[in-house]
Amino acid sequence: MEGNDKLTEDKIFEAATTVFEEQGMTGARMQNIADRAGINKALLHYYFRTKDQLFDAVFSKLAQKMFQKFSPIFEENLSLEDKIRFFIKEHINFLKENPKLPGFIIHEINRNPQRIKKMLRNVDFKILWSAILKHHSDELGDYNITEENLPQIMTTIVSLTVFPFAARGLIEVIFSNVGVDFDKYIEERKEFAAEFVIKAIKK
Amino acid sequence: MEGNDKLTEDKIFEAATTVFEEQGMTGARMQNIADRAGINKALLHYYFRTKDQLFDAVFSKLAQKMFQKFSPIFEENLSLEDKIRFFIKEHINFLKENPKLPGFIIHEINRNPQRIKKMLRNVDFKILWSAILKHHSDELGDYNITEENLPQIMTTIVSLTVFPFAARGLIEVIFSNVGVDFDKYIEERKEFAAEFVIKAIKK
DNA sequence: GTCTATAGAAGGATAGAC
DNA sequence: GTCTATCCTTCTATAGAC
Repeated sequence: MEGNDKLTEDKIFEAATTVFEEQGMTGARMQNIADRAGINKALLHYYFRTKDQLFDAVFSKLAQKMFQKFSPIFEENLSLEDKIRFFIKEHINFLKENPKLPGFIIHEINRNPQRIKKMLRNVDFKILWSAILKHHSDELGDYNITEENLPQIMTTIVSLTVFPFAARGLIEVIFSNVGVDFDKYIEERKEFAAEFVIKAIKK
Repeated sequence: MEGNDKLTEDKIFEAATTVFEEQGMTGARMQNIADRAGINKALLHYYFRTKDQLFDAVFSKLAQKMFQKFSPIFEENLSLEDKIRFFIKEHINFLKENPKLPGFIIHEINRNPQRIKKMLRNVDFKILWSAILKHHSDELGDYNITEENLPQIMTTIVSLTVFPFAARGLIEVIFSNVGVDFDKYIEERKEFAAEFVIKAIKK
């Protein structure tokens, strides 16, 4: 049964994604994943052999999903300002649908930096980064952006969107104390972060 | 032997801090902690009874250490701009000495949000936050800071300092590819982040 | 207070029936 | 392809000698 086959594997993969995102590799339990998928432990091993291989599959998929969301930076045909607005808005929308992703990726990379090193070994960021400068070369006169400070600016933009989700558990406790709703805060952040960055880099 | 007693407990606590920061609660092994402390497993239980209690002690200490570093925001007698410069610089210096702290706190809070909720139950952030506005009330005319957008601004500043350390494993891989040194980037970030924020909030 | 030895529980993995 | 039963390793925790 090819159809049912794919279905079971998908159910396992989905359940594993949920559990790994919440508990991390070391905190996840095969029994927990099996229960969530509505099957038994033995089937997990039938499809993925070991916990390690199951985790690898989930991690690779999620990391890839995350990296794909950065492609608009290098492609969309927009002015620099509109590109910043577009990227931040789309990235926050993506994170709203995958709120556990930042914490998961951060934790697993810290636990095993080699994994991501291997995944990115044949990506040339140098070419990608200089492509940004080239793409907007006619606008750069209006902004404080150079090859020198590009690392600062790039990490700054990503910080603004990712950190609130990574530290959500802490932020929500503080916000609830001052009467701020996290979802409303995130919605407002799309415009706030974009205009914040644009104002800061403008000459 | 009171003296030696304290020494052993401290050795255990230090070893546990290192291991928990690196592996998290679920990834840490009592054997590993014992080895690092240069004693045997049984002694861990003699001093801290269970892994859970040992972890609680370490987590509480680290979380407290982290929160204390935010106090300059509410105390230092500086102009708004100088306070931002001072806080970012001091906070980055602190994180340089505790680079694993952000990832650890983020992961453990996500895994168990209740723990931090309990720790902060008797802190009134509302009073602290309005104190900032009051303290700089004479300067606020020059900046786009209101009670409304304070949550955005506060989380933005913290994002800029904390995120690079949390995502260090990933950032370092990308940086090594484009020929940027992480330590140099962090050193430059003190000034970059401060001036970035100041420029963005100035009217 | 510190050690060795070991109990006891949990969790990953497999065998074998259907 | 899916299940039940079980093995075996790993890990937390304790007993008991010194």
